[in-house]
Amino acid sequence: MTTIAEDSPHARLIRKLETITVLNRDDRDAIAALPLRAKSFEENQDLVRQGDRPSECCLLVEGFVCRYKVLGEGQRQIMSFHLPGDIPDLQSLHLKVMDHGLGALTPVTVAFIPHEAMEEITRSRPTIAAAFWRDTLIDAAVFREWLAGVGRRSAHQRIAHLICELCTRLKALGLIDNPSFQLMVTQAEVADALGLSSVHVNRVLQDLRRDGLIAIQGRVLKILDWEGLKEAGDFDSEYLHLRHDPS
Amino acid sequence: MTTIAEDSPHARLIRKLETITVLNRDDRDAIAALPLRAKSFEENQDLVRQGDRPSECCLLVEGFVCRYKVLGEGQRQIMSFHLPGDIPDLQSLHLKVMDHGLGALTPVTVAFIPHEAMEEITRSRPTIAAAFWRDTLIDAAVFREWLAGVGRRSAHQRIAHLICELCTRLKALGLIDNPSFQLMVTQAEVADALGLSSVHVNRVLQDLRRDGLIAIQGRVLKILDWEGLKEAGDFDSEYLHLRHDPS
DNA sequence: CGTGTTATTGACCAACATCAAACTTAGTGG
DNA sequence: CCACTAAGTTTGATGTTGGTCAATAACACG
Repeated sequence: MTTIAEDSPHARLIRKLETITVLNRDDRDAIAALPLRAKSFEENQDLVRQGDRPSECCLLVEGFVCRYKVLGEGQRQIMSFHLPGDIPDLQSLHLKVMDHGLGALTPVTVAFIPHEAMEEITRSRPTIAAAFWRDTLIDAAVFREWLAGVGRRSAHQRIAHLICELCTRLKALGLIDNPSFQLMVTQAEVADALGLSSVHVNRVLQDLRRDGLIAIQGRVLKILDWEGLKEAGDFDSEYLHLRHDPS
Repeated sequence: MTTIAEDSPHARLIRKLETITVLNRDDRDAIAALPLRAKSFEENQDLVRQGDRPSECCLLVEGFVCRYKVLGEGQRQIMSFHLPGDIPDLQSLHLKVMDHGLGALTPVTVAFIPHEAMEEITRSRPTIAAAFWRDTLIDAAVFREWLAGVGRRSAHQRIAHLICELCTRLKALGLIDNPSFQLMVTQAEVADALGLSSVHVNRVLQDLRRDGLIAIQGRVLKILDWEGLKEAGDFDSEYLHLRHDPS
C-alpha cells in the first residue's frame, strides 16, 4: 500500500470520492498511482476555456474554481462551484469540446491527469469507473437543483440554499467542522451563479443577517441558525447524494 | 445479426445512441438482445416518482416525457424534455434514489430494462458503457445550457432557444425533416420549463409570431425563419454534442 | 352539445435590474 | 507605519420585466 500525505492531490481525490462511494484498498492504491502534473493558477485565470479540447483532466487540489458560460450579450452564468478533490472537467473524457470554461475563484493549484491514465484506470478498476460516472451524475443532479432554484425560487431562497449547499459540501470533505467558513466568492460571483444582480445579492445578504440566520465578518461567513437557513432556502441535501449527510 | 423493426424499442435506442456516438454491429446486436418489459402510460401519469428507488431503467419508445421537481411551495420546475430513444432515468444505475420525477407529457409507451441487464451490457461492451456515460454527460450539458438560459436570458430568448433545441433534437432522431413539428407541450409546461408564467409564455409566443419567426396552427408549430429564430434565441447546437448537426 | 382543458386578454403589481455614487477593505510601495 | 490604489461592498433613486388575478374565448372530445 502506498503511503500518501493527507493533503496530497491523490489524497484529496480519494477523500472526495469517499464522500460519494466506497473504495477498497486496491482502488485507493490505483488512484495513488495516477500520474499527475501539478500547476498553479492565479485568481481569475482560466484553467480551461470554452472551446478547448483538453487531453487531460484537472484535479483541483487547493482553492476554488467555478464552471461558467459567457452568453451572447456578454452576461456570465456560473453553473457550479468546485472544491478540492473535484475533477470539474471529468466530462471531457467523453465530451471532446468544452462547452463551458473553468475559472479560478481564488489562487488555485491543480493536478492534471492525462486522459489515457484516466481511461486506463476506468478500464482496470470498474469500481473507480463507477465512482467517476457517479460523480458526473451528481454534478448533473446539482445542475438540476440549481435550475429549479433559478427557475422557481426567490432570491432569498436561492441565496440561503447556496450557502447551505457550500457548507454541506465543505463539511462532507472535512474542510470545516463548525458552521462557518471562508467565503471564497464575491457577491458578484454569487449573483452570476444565481441569476441575480450583485446589488440584489447584497441586499438579500443584509436581510439574512438582519434575520439572524448568518453573520459576515470580513471574509468569513458564519451560519448562526442552520435550521432556519435550511428552511429559508428550502434546502434538502438529498440531491447531493452524499454517503453521509454531514449536517 | 438480429433483425429488428424500424420503430421497435431496440431500434429507437440504437438510433438515439447513434446520434451521439458510433456503434459497431456487435454493439447493436448486444442492444438488440436487451430484455424489455413494455408498458403504456397516459398523459400526466408519472413513470417514476421523486423518492423512488428504481430497479429498472425506462427507455422511452413513443411519446414525450419530462423530468421535473416540485419545490417547497408547490411550484414545478421541468428540467428536461425527452424524446423516443432516450433513457431519462439512466442515472438511476448509479444514483439509487430519484431526486426528481418523470412525467408523461403525452400518452407514452416505454420499455423497462432491468438494472442487471444494463450493468451486464456495460460490463461486456465498453463502447456501450461509454455511450451511456456520454449520454448522461450530454444530459448534464443540456442542464447547464438551460441553467444559463433561465439565469441570464430574457423570456424571448429562452422560448426561441427551447424551440430551436427541440427542433434540432427531433431532426437528429429523424422524427421530422421539415422545420415544423407537433408541439407536445402546453404553454403552462413551457412556462414550468423556463421559469416563466404561462401568461407570459403566451404573450412572447405571440411576439414571435408577429415577428414572422414561427407560426402555430392548432397543435403544430412551424418555424418560418430558422436563422432568425436561432439568433433570437442565442442558439448554438454545440452543447447538444451531436455527431452531426442536423440544421 | 356540453364539459374540461388550454389559450388569450386586460388591469395591476412586485421583484429584481440598472445606474451611479460613496464607502470599506485589503494590499502595496515608499 | 501611512498614503495610495484597486477591488469589493453598500446605499439610494428609478425603471422594467415578467408575475398575479380574473375573466373570456377557443378547442377537443365524448
